[in-house]
Order: sequence, then C-alpha cells, then structure tokens
Amino acid sequence: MKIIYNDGRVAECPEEMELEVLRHSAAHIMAQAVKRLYPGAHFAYGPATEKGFHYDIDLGDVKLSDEDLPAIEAEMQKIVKENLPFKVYPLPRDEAVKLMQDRGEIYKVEHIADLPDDAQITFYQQGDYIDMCVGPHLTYTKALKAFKLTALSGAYWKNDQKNKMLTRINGVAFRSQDELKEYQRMIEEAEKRDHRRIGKEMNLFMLRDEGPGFPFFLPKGMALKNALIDYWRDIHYAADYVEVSTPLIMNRRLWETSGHWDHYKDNMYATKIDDEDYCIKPMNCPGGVLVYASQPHSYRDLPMRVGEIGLVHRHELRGTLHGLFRVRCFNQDDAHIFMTREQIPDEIAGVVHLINQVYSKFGFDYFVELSTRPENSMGSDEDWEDATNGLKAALERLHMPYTVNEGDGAFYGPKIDFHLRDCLGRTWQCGTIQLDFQMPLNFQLEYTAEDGSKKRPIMIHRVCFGSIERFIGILTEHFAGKFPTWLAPLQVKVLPVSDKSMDYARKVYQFFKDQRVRVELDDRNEKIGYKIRYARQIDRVPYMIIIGEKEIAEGNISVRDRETDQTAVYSLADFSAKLEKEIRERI
RNA sequence: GCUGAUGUAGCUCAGUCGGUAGAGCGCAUCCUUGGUAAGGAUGAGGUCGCCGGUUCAAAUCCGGCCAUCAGCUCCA
Repeated sequence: MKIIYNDGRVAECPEEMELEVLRHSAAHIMAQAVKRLYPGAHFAYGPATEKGFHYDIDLGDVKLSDEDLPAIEAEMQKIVKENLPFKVYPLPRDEAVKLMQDRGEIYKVEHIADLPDDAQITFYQQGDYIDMCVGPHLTYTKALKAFKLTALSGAYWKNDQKNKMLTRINGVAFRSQDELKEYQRMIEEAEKRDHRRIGKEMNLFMLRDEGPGFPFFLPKGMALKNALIDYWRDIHYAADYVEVSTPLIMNRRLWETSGHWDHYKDNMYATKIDDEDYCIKPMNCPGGVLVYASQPHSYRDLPMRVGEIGLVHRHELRGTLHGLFRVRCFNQDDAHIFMTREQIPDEIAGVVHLINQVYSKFGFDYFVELSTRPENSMGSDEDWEDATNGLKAALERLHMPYTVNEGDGAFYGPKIDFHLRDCLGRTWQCGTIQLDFQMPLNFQLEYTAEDGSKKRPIMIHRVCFGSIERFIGILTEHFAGKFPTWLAPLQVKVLPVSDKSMDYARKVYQFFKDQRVRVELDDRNEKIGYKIRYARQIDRVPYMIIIGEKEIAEGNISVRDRETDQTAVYSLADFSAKLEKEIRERI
C-alpha cells in the first residue's frame, strides 16, 4: 500500500501504520461525501481512532439521523470508485487562513490559530475536497477497500462541554472485506460477553426504572460479591489492615470541614433531619478521619491501615450510567492509611504491590495514569508538589510505566489510577491511590512524635477493586460469566436423571450444602440433556453432578467439568476434597 | 446535562394503511421416567414506559416527561 506524506513524498506504508492511514483517509473521503450531500457542512476534527475513524461536523440546521448513513456510505463508495488521487501542498499561514475562510471552514481557521507560529501547514486534496491535514494519506481513493459507517453521535468542539455540540459520524475501515467481516464477528462475540446481558441471564443483578443507577444484587450476584469480599478481607488481613464501618449519612458540618461541600456538592445527595442538613456520603474518607481522630495516636501506631467496604452514593449525570460500570451507588473497597512523611514511599509501594497482586490473580491487563492538580482544588502549591513527586517517585522506584493526566486529580490530592479494559475495548478506572495532605489539615489530625511533639500525619486514600460493582462487571466480561470456582455464584449443580434417582440426588445436594458449597438441585421434570444445557448455558456452573441409577448402584457420583466438558466418576469424599482445595486456593 | 436511536408478556422480538394485541423461550398443570446441548399436551401471563393532545377510534400520529442503548462531557 502506497501513501503520500505531507512533503509530497510517495512511499510504501510501514505495516504498523496501514490501518491508521486507511482510517484517516476514510475520514477525508467521508467528509467529501458529506460535503457533496450537504454543501453547508463545515468540518472540525476527523481523526483515525483506535477502532475506526470519525469526523466531527457542523451541519448547521440539518439534523442527521441513522437513516441518512447509507446515503453517505453510498456516496463514499462512489468517490472510491472515481479513484481520485490524493494531492498535497503546503501554504504559508496567511494563505492557509484565507483558503479556509473562503471555503467557510471556520473550525479549521480556529485550528490554525491554535498552531504554533512556525508550524508547517499542509493541505490534502482529493477531487474538489480540500482538508488541512498533516497526513499521510492514501495515494488514490480506490485503496479504501473495506469500510462501514457505524453510528451517529454528538461531540463537543475541542472536547469541551462549553463549546458547540457537533455531529460526529463514526465508521470503521479495514484492509480487506475479510477483516471487516472478522471485526463484525468480534463485535457480536463481545456483545455476548456484555456484563449487562450475562448479569441478566445468570440473575446476578438488576436495574429498575424506580432506581436508575442503583443496582439490585440478586441472590446469585450477592454470593459472588460476598466471595469477592471474603478474598479482599483475606489479603488485607495479611497486609496488616484493620477494618471499620462508618455511617452513610452525616451532618453537613462534616462535609464542610472535609471540603466536599465546597468541591463536590453537585454530586451529593442531601437530606434534612431534625431541621439540619445531612449528606449521604459520596466518599468514605471523612468517616475514616473521624475514626482516626477519635483517639490520640503515637508515632508507634503508624502506619495505620484502616480498611472499609463503604457504600457511597453519587449523583452522576444520567447520560453516563452504564450497567454496573457506572452507577450512582457503589461499594468502594476503601482504605485510609495514616502515616509519617518518611513512610510515604514504602506505603505507596505497598499499595501498588497489593493492587498488582489482585489484578494479576485475575489475569487482567491494566495501565497506570498519574493525575495531577485539578483547577477546583484545595491546599498549597508546595503540598501538591510534594505529593505529586511522592507518587512519581514511587512509580519510578517500582519501574512502573505510566502516563500523566494533567489536572485530573482529586480535589484534595494527586492520584495514581489503574485502568482495566472491558470486552468492547473501553477502559474503566478501577484502582486508585491518592495522596492527601489536606484532609489531615482540615481535621487537625495529629500524632505524638518520638520527641514528644505533635505532628500531622499524611493520608493515603486507596482502593483495589475501585468499585466492587464495577469490578464485578469487569470480571463478568473477563470470564464471560464462567467465574472460577471459588468466585462462582453457583459452584455445583446436582442433576438427577429421573425421579428414580431423586432421593439420592437430594442426599448429594444436602452433603455439599452442609459443606457450605454453593449448590443447587435441578428437580424439574425434564430430561438430563435439557438440564445439562441449562446448567451450562445459563448457570455456567463449574461442576455438574449427574445422578442416575448407575451412580446409586455404585455409590459414587458422575461429575461433568465445565472447562473440559468431560465427565469423571468420583466418590463423594474425593470430589469434595478436590472442590475444597480448589475453593481454598482461589484460582 | 448534550447529540442520535430505542421502549409491546419474566426474556428475545413480530405487529402493514390508526379499527383496543401475537410468536418462540421461560413459568404452571398433566402425560412422559428419559443417561450428557431442547419429549409431548394444556394453561396462566400485557392499562403496548408515563402523562397529555389529535381522532368516532391510538401500541400505531403529535407534544412533554421517564428510562435504556451508542457516543460526548464527567468519573470508581
């Protein structure tokens, strides 16, 4: 595949750039098609993206709907068929501005104004369509062989909510029709993994119009959640954490002291009790701080690692809600660490280690981001500088690669965020480590130092799962509902072949129930084949125990394994031992 | 909150031109007692998201609201 660079050079495209160039050129071709169909259209940004391409377009008063996409796609096909060459030429800044002004491209003019003075400005042209662009691009439109427009959405000019909402047309493009088909197959596959679909099928949780963003956990989902929390308690016990629980509703005065009232009010649910203002907690930290402040502390107590599975409520914009990934009430697997300044590096390293341990256990891929001071924040520049450097130093000491997200920290401190990917490639923030000099100051926290003086502790806020709900969503997609045995909502299902084996099946069921195994008995009047299909497809149960007259006669059980689909014969005691080992070892 | 789409039985969906609703699965009962991915029959189940308007008549047309979906913005 040949491409043309913005210096006019034509060369073979490096393989790793092919998709990007293809998609970027697809965006230009789409813009040309849109301009032909809607001459009043003005163009903003039209990049290649991770999945395809899009172009943000100002269509004036024209309202596009999904039904308009096929016509645009057909026009694109026409342009491809015309096999127009891509030409490129540079223009001096004033001429570039004039060209774009003459063509009514106000967004491009604004874009030029944002470019540095010495920027080289180049234009790509195919047919009568001209776009300011650094390229590279295809050499002829016919090189675009496989594409599809997928969706219409909105996007703000320069991604800023204060700016005008433009129309974004999204598409995908590939090297060949086969790759496009493969992509469509993958999308279907990913949709099968969607935690909202699997959650419904497996009866894990539900969402109702009566409480948008407030998930109900059903018995199966609750079993899963509790198994996850049991695991959390074990690793935190081992890492020398203690656990507390603090109130959901507390007086407004507390939130004023913590700074939440000033910085987070819009996201908080408030209520009146006995004529006083109360807030439902959006974060656990003020409660955790009150626990620390309830007693005098010595430097000998530090670091103090205090965990809390805390239920928080946040009033999120309704357009942002998404299954268990984005809700309005969720449990944070929170902890607050109180420590001396000297203990910061070790404590941060300890938390990074713990989070890494958890993610590795499940086999997650993740990336790390360092978020710095936001606009609406509290505290001195020095403290922010110190805290940010502290986090940086910890990451560098651990050789952990990270990107910097300027201005995205919490209002009380900078943070390290851990992001996990969902089945459709979207990423979600899960773990976070926040270093906080402010809360101890606001609440006048102290400890007695070795020399008898009073000193101020530093605080870390941190979560591993992030939100237990979100983490369960991620786990559901990661395992496609086939949770490892220790986590599975249902671990064993007993399937009698007929009524003749029902009594024995009941005994087997009771045996495992007594061992605290999560077990069910399928005593419906159905054939064994049907019961197996249900246990596999709907329950996704790790082990099915099939009980027929043969098993009764021989006094054993037939166990079908979810992973292998093989059936093996065990004695009750042998299988019970195997199961117990598997559950205790956790994965 | 913004842009676009959607909302019919527990679930997945059909319902043409406006004439007050259908299928499959699931559920219940009965028959069947069947050995590793769907045995058969019968039955129950719906103010068509909510409110208002147009009309002799609205699931269907119009308006408002609510929720959901794909994005944007925001976030764990």
